[in-house]
Amino acid sequence: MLDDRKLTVLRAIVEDYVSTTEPVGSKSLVDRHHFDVSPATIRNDMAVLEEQGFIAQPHTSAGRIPTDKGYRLFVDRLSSVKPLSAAERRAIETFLAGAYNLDDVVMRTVRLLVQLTRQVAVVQYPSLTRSAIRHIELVPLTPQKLLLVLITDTGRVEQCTVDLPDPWDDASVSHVRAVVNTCLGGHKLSDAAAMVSDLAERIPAGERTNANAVLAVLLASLVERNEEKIVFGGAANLAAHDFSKGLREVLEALEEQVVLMRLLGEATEPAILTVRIGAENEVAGLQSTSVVSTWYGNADQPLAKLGVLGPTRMDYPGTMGAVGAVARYVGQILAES
Amino acid sequence: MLDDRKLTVLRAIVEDYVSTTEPVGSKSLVDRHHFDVSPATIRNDMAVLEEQGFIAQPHTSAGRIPTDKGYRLFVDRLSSVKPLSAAERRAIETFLAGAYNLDDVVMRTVRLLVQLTRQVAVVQYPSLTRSAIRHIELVPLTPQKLLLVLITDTGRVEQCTVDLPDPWDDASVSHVRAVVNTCLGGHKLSDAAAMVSDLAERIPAGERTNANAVLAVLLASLVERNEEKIVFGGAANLAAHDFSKGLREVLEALEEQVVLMRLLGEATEPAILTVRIGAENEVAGLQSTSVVSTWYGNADQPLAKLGVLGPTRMDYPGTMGAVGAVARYVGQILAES
DNA sequence: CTTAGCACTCGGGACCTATGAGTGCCAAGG
DNA sequence: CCTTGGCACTCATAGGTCCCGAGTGCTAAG
Repeated sequence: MLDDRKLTVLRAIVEDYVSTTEPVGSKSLVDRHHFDVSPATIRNDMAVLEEQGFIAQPHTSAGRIPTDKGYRLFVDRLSSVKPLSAAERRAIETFLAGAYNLDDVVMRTVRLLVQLTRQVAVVQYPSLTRSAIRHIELVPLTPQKLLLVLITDTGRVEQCTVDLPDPWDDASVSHVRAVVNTCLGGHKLSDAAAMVSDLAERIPAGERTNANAVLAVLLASLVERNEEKIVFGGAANLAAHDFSKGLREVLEALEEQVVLMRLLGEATEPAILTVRIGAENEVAGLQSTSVVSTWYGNADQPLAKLGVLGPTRMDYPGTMGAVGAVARYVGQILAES
Repeated sequence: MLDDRKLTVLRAIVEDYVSTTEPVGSKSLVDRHHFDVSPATIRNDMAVLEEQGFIAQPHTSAGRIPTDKGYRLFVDRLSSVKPLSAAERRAIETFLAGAYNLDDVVMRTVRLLVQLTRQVAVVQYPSLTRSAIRHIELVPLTPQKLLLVLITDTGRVEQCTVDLPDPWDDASVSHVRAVVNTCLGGHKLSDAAAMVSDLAERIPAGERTNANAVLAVLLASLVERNEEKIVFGGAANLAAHDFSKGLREVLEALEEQVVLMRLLGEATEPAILTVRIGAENEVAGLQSTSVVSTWYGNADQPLAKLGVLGPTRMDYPGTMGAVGAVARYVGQILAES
């Protein structure tokens, strides 16, 4: 029902609309792409495409613009991810290699994506629960208060102050620190919570109240509270496009951590690019935007997600290329440290 | 040359314009504020105010709007900081008290300012150089690579990975860690750099290459690189106002760390609110905005700055009240931990 | 199925006008 | 000298009209 030419027409409409921002008509279509048929023929095709819901006209006497469904077909069947140029790949590599800690890696990743796509970039920190404990440090602040610092193998460093039920001397702290590190070190944080109960036996009764109770609670709450660490950048790029819903709504959505998380979407297969187009996006207020996201991390161990948000009228092949490439390089960089 | 009534007129113009966003004319002025003179008299006053550059008319047959100079006079002489309501103060206190680490305090502070002022909030992390070292942790990653974690008395935790010239065993690491902490602990970071040279003598020759060289370099670079940690929030509030220069420019400026730093301005006396109005702002692209900023921290020891950015047409008394109050409470919270 | 021809639609720009808020100025009054 | 009512003037804005042209759908012929 959709022959080859109709698909080609749809592709042409999407490409033209994305680059010009203006509804595209049958005439300009045959001009720019060398179709060897007349505008009238194209019009017939367009009528069919419209009937099927792939394109629409803003008003009667205007050209056509793609619908969400049209973009969907375009992404699924009519386009291929555009690989980055060699120069761009080199730029990514060197820029990321300059990072000296995780915060810096994440920040640079955001910048990279913003630069490459000229849109809004969203990057999630490596999941805590999926990470393994590299080291736990306890720093006494006062006799009844200490600072817990958690360091994971993915480079995340999280901190939390703890109020102790009983006063504690330095020796006890050192002892508990040693026990905690030998027992929990190297284990995934998701397993650690369960192991805390075993830990109690290895700690003398005098220290148990503090150590056991407090640490168990703290590890859990620290992990839960920080699981969803996520940042974005490139908001200025939103101002360039005009959103029907007003960009205030979009900006508000972006400033909500929870919304950002949902934006990157539920689990999909790692190493696959996910594209959400317009209304496919469940987040209210972002239904005139599209999101291209993917996992990053080693092939065997996905760490977290990153993505790009822009108007539905975006350069999908280019954006997908950039997101894919950046995710790959970030994975490499983190694997090395 | 500016008698009392003229000043009152200016104040009324500022207040009306801020609340209505529309040029204010002589008639509406006498209506809303009960002047006991006629519009004509006010017109005369306005002519004088305009001649002196405190107000201007967008076009011939429109009312007047304040100029930067007009706002300046208003802030300096015609208004007083509006104290927050008891409810607001309580809200601030409880919201900030819920924070469990420095990142959380800063994040909540941003949110608070955004909520209270409905504008853009900018908060700087406590200065590293001004802070004292509470603990330094060295975590071996590989024999030739380790993670340096720096914890300050202001609650900042900074990390950095280090490549070592020679391989290192755990014992050496522990030893150096102990030495470093006893020597540097409690000292200001600004002094620490200088003390690193003395440190060398206490470390056996075998470990010196690694310890001395690497630590010295690292402390310095870590401090320098992270000195300017600063975040902002509330960009969505910019969309509500319309900036002559387009808000794209403003958003772009906000995403630059360097610009954010300059925004909070050079050193002024602690505990004093600084107000920069329109063109007083040196940052290009932000000359149609005003910034209200101040130091936070204990009275004796300023930690860093925070502030609010909005259109020149902002509620100065209210904004100043909010900024001042939040700064005070943040200082308290940080002093307690 | 393709194509040329043709009538039709309708958004947007150009142009005009009416409206009215707001002004500056002046002359008279306190 | 300050204040005030009166008055002519200005000009941005909103609404109305007109026209143009890009783009369409339909039809009939190739």
